[in-house]
Parts: sequence; structure tokens; C-alpha cells
Amino acid sequence: MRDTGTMSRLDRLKMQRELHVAGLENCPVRNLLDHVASKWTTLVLMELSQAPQRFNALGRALPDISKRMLTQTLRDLERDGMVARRVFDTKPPSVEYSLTPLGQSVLQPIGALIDWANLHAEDIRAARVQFEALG
Amino acid sequence: MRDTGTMSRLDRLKMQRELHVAGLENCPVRNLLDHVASKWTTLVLMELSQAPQRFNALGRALPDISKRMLTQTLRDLERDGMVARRVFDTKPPSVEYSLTPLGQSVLQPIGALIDWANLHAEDIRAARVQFEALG
DNA sequence: CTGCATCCATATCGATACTG
DNA sequence: CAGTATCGATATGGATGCAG
Repeated sequence: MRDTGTMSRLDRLKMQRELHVAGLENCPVRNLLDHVASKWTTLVLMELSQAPQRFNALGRALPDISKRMLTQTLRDLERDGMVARRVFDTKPPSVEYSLTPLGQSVLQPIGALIDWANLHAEDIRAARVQFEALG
Repeated sequence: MRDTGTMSRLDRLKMQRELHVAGLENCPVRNLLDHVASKWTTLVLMELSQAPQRFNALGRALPDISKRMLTQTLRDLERDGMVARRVFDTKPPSVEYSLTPLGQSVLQPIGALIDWANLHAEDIRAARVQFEALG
């Protein structure tokens, strides 16, 4: 993994350019960031990391998500090759979602971010208290 | 860094619960994810990682951001202790923003995410082509 | 120079109802 | 069961103008 402390100035400049050029709609970095950002993506990925699951099972596991958002999140992930959708020709129909290898692999950097957040949660909380105290 | 492959089922369940419980407004993980998500945070952090800079210098470095959003982004980062704001009593006034140690440290996991995105950009692009081809 | 306040367009999301 | 379609509330973000 890249160490920020040893990241060259040029590397940083390059990253940055990559992040904010023209529109950004097609920037892979911007795109992943948006993915991770969106409210449900991470939760769906983590839920699927435990086991492939059917649509309604996912809905039950993530009680706060609406069908609309679950569908949309799954489609986005499918579109980007992170999630595989498999339809069983039963009656009534059932559809199973699972992580692809790509989807598995993105959980590692996301995990790093989550670890960081847990590690520094108290620092942030303290900073906010401080900020409000002055404000 | 945590290896997703060796993450215990219990760890994952815990993470997950931490991510989607009640409202989430106060969940530090959810909060960081939103931060990283928001369009400008990452760019501002990376720009400041190169050098402490004044408000307008940041604006010039990130041409697409509006004053409104730049202010807001900086305030959010300041509030969470990632960015320090220092006012110089000159005329006209000048304000310098810089990364705190906390802000420096978050660049590492963010960098991991960016590296992942660059590494797998082609996979994702291919997946999309495939997805559109079927539709 | 640094920023806040306001207005407005658009994007996002939840709720609901309906379908194969 | 697994979605799609539609509507409306809310959030988000850009543009502009003003102020210390």
C-alpha cells in the first residue's frame, strides 16, 4: 500500500489532476469515491461479503433501505462489475446477488478507511466539541 | 492494514452494525465515508497536503469549486480537526489553511482507495461495456 | 481578501402503488 | 418474489451580491 509520507510531489499532482479534470464523469477515481460515498453501497458490499443473498434477504438485513434504493445500488454495483446477479427460473422467481472478485477486492481499501475512522473517532469527536465551544 | 480475506465474520457484522444503526448521524464511520464522498473534500485535502495555502490560492488550484463550496468544505474539515485555520492580521486580511496531523493521516487510507481505483479502472470500464452491451 | 446570505436549479431519496 | 413507475419532500450545489 502506498505510504502518504513517502508519496512524491509529482504523484500527488497527478492524482489530483486525475481527480478534478473536465467534468469528472469518466474519472475512475472520482467514480469510486462517489460509490463509496453513496449511502448504501458500502453496506450492501459488506452484507454480500458474508454470503450471496437474494433481493429480499438483503432488504431484511439492511432494514432502513427502501426497495428503490436497494435496486438502484445493486444495479450500479452490477454495472461496475462488483456484484453478480443470477436469476433462478423458479416460481415465484428468485434472484441471487453475490460479490465478484472485483467486489471482494474493493473491500480491502474500504476496510482501511473504516479502520481509520474507528481509530480516530475520538479525535474527531474531541475536535468537534472544541470547534463548537469556540464557534 | 486489515486483510479482508482474513476478516472474521464477527468483525464484519460489527462493522456493519456500526454502519447502519439508528439514524447514523453520529456514526464516525458513516461520517468519514460521507466526507470522502463529498465532491471536494478529497481534492482540498490533497491540495493542502502539498502546502498550506490561503483561501484564494486553493480556489485557483481547484478551478471548478465555487467560493461557497470551498468555504463549506474547509469549515467541515476544520470542524473535524483535519484542517487548521490561521488568520493573519494584515490588511487586507489573509487566512492560511493547513493540514493537521489528523488530516495528514487520513490521506493514507484515502490513498489506498485511489490506488485501488487506478489499479482496477480497466476492469470497471470493461464491466460497463459488457453491461451496456446486454442491457 | 475572505467569507456570509440569498435565491434558484437540479439531484437525491423515500413512500406508494402497480406488474410479471 | 423481484422489481418498475411515479410523485413529492428534502438536500445539494452554483451564481450572485454584499460586508468586514
